[in-house]
Amino acid sequence: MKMSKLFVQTQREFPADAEVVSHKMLARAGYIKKLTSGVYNFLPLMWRVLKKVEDIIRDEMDKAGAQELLMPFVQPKELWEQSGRWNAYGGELMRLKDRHGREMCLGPTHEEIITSIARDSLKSYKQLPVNLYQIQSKFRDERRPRFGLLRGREFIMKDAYSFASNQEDLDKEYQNMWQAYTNIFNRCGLATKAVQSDSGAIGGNVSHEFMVITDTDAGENDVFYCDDCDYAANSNHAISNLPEAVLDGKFDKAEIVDTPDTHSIDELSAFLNIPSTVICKSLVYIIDKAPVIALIRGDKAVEETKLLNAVGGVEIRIATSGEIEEMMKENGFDAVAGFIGPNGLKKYGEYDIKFVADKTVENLKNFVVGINQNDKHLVGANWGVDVELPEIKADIRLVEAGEFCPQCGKPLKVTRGIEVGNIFQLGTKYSKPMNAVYLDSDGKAKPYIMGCYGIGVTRTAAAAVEAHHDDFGIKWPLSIAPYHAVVVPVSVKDELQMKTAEKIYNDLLAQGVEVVIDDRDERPGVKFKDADLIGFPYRITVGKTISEGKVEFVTRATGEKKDVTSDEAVKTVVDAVNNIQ
RNA sequence: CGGGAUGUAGCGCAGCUUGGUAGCGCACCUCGCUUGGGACGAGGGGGUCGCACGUUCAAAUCGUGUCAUCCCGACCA
Repeated sequence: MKMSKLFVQTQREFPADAEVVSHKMLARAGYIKKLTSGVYNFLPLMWRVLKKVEDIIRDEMDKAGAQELLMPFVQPKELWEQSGRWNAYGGELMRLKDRHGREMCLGPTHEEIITSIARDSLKSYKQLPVNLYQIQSKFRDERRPRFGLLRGREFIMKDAYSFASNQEDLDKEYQNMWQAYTNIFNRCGLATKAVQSDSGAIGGNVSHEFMVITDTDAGENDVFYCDDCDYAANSNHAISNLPEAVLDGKFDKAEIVDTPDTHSIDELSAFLNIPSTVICKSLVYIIDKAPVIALIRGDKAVEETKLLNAVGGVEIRIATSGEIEEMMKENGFDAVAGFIGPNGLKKYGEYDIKFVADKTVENLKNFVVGINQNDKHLVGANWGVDVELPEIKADIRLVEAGEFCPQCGKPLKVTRGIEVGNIFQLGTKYSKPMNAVYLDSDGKAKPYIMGCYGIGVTRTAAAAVEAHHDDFGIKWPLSIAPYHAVVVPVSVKDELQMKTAEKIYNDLLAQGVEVVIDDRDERPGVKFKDADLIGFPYRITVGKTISEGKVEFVTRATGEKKDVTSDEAVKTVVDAVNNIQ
């Protein structure tokens, strides 16, 4: 490809609306162009990268025994009602109507469709197990798209679904996919960590996420992990053992005391001169419009996903101060956040108020708790005497670094990660409600035991930029670079330079290398800057040293430069390309 | 959804306070010159200033509304 014809427009500056490195780089280097919030054009360079990621995925999935197909992007409401997710999926599901008023949605994932395909075709246990996958655009109407390709609304995903007749086969396929994923990300030049995670709206029990570890803001997930054993978990799923703490408030009796202006746990703990660990904190949440009050030890924070799971909801948010005010009024109180407690709160609007107790409050004795009166707290409280312990008891606590590994007891560490893939054991979550069954050897109809396995193709490419770049641009791994190499004649008007460059270019082309020749009549600085920004893994510069029979060979990843003969340069690139796994 | 900000050429921005023929840099086209890390000179093309309504002789500029985009927050009680 001639650079003069390559469809790319590099920019002198980073776009003003980009925050993270991958977004800045890809936009400035002419890979992507935003169409609207969270929706991007993949320009020719980007498309080449994405196709390479896809091809690696296809290769490994096919090797692992999965079969590719392609399902529709637009899906009818009926299937989603069968699975129960039309109501359960929440605002991310992009709903629309066709001209007849029939309700449809844009596919955010394809469990419903694949299950309907399977139930029409997979009638016998003899046909199982099966793994089917596709690579396709998905649409999720994210509440706040950001970070360029890392959290877009429309994105490309590989989604695979397995069907088995027993748990053992599902376990095998789960391990099979685990290995395939490890291979895929390695081949894309990404080191990943498999971490336990919440299964969210997809559902199911066992699940792992493949995280690219990064210490930048681009990593949207907190990952807790242990150096001494293999424990690693997303913060939405992590558990830990706590260090010992004071759990007895040592108050002589239960009484209401004045605690003026103690709006925070710190203020309250300082005012009463007690550790925050003997305070029972009450947080008001709205889960699917219904009020839920979470009780947790004063020094700990609530993990919202865990709380959501504890009550079986879909969308969670903290209540506004206005809602708290209303709720207090309805129950005959007048208290603001900071003085809320479980006693006496019954209803809010049409809903009964639910209470959820974190495990950290169960063992508290003579503790401090709000009583829905401003500037007052109840001290010396005990469960069953002064305050009822809620029926729902669950671990809703956010783990913190320094707490102890649940497997081996050593301190946990925390880091940030970009989730590029995930694997779930779904079980019968979809097959049962959708009545997707096969006939087993005993002649009985049974629902499939399913698994699903996703990889964010666009996100994987962006994560590769996050992992491989410098101030000058992208340093693509050779396996997913849009082109392997660029040949740069310093002066296109110098006949010897141009002839040599063209020969190198043609030699590389002949040997299967994807190469660009920068034939533009530009000054060398411009060409070098563009080459670095775009991120060609290898650059062969043909300049003045050609009089000595040498060209300059630059490796983008390492910055290494050396003068070699044309033939040596060609051979180095060809060898490297042939060694791509 | 709550809070904040911004919409002027493909990109980055000025102009708005104080209303009067729409500007700068990059990019693009032509010519010259230059050729190892985003040169230089001369000439040129491209924007109904997000949209609507209003005020006014006159609106990028003032007012109202609306749409869009970005940031922060929504794990504080």
